[in-house]
Amino acid sequence: MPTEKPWPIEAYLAERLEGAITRAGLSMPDGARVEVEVPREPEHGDWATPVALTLAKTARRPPREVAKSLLESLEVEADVVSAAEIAGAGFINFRLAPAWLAANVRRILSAPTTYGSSPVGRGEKILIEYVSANPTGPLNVVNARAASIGDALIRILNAAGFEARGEFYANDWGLQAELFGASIRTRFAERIGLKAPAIPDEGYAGAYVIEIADAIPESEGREWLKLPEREQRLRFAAWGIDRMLDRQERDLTRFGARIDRWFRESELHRGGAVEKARARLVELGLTEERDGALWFRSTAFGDQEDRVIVRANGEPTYFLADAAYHHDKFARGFDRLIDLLGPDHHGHIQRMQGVIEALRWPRDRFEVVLIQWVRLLRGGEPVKMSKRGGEFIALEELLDEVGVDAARFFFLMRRAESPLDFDLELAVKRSEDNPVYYVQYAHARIAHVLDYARQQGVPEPGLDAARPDLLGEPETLVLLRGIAGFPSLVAAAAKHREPHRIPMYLKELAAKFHSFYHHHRVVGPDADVTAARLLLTRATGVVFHRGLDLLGVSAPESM
RNA sequence: GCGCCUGUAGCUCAGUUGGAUAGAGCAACGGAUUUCUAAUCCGUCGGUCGGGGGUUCGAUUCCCUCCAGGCGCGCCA
Repeated sequence: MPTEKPWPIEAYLAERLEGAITRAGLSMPDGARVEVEVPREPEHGDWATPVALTLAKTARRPPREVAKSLLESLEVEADVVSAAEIAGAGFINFRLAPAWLAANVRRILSAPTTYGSSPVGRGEKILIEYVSANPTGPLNVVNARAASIGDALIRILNAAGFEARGEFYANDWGLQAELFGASIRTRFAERIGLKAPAIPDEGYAGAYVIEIADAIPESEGREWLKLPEREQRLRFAAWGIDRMLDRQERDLTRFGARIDRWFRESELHRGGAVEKARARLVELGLTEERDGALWFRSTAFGDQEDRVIVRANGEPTYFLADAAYHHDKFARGFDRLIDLLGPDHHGHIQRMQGVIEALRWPRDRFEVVLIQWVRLLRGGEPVKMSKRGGEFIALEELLDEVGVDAARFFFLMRRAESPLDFDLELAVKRSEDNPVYYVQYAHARIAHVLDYARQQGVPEPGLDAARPDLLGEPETLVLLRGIAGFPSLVAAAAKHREPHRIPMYLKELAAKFHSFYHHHRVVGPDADVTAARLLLTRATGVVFHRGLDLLGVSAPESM
């Protein structure tokens, strides 16, 4: 029995279709490609192409007639494609041969750690900037969603042949940092019984600020209070920012989010990068002075209004530092930058695109994934979050309540741009309406079946035991096709920067496995059938493992 | 006022650069357990894709307009 079959299958089909197009004397419209995709409806075949509809335009013939010509010229092996037929408006539907599906099982099991990976990214170096919360407070639930999406994106991109890295940009400079410092100073002064200015209106009043102030060694803090006013704020701020960044790093590590580099805004100021960016923009003639401030003419790049880059008091703005930061990222050799931003930052996108173009970097290599808000529910009722006093559910509390797996899976289930309702009760519920457990249970069940087979003394089957003639029941074929679609799914999730496709797929695959399991006993009286089903079960387990890995969710052996 | 996101089944959401009769889970209802994990399976019910117009052989998808919700519009970040 042959162990190798054409792979990946969509590339094979596209190649054969191109051959048929040429032989039939047809030609594709400019810029059009031969699309081969998994149809939504299983009745529409395992793979399908609308290429005849595309060709019909230039051929000036009815799509179904074009499809007929294509089929007449199409050459495919019978043990790869068992059927190719015209359907609907002129679609060509392919049914994969059981021999190919069985070969795919062997392929999965012979390289279990790489199934689903592909080279489509061609080594493109991508930097994902994500979370990037202000180091003036604990990470919140939206940060947690960003952490899930960013980290999953890195994993998915790397699986698809990109070289993706994660970076966290900490705004440890500027007005917010000073306000934070002033707030800590007030709490410290209160603690040692001194009079101090009240916390500024725009300052930080959360309980964590008191904790930070309480940790300052008293003698050291007293020394700081002798410094000039601004020095005081900066000194207390530096202390607090270090504590907050430690805490954020601890939370993100616990959450499993990959941060390859923690980048501090202050590095850019101290190293002269911000000043350099200013000088460069001036040199390019893209700035003007107005009202004592220096403005970047971002309207020349499609922004709605010009933006201040140096304030009248001589201080550079956050925007100028961010411009320097993005310049630095490109200068470090990244081919593409992807920023994950919260919904309150969308006004920032246009000006960033503008300044990137102004600094002579390719504008289309800067992408933004906008992440919408999270609404926390408990048993269907919104969790009240009071802004006063800075009370909110921190990432740490979320993880204490629902755990890493449930949190990540829930954050990754929805498209980033969709506002998310996160039900804390549902996330820990051990029942069928909880998708995390549904998927994890499928993996645990597989592990259990394999374990059971070993206990029964069933010999470890060789790969040749994955015989197509023994894997022909409807539920079995559905499962075989399900695992066959995994590699193209990963590639598509990477291409569209859409991690949510993975949990969606895993939920469907879990349903397919559960159905197979229910209808067909894996360890049964027939040794050959048992061997074939064991291999399919193992291969399915590999796909669950790989898929959950891409989400950073654990694949338990038992539940 | 301007900009961005969202609007799909009772609820929560998918819908692959414009493709097939718009799908899934939950909820509701009815079934399945001498069985490798019932944290499971099988079935039924459920739709003016926010409204209207346009482009197209074809629109949930693209364009225009209106409506509703969220967010932003600072020499804060």
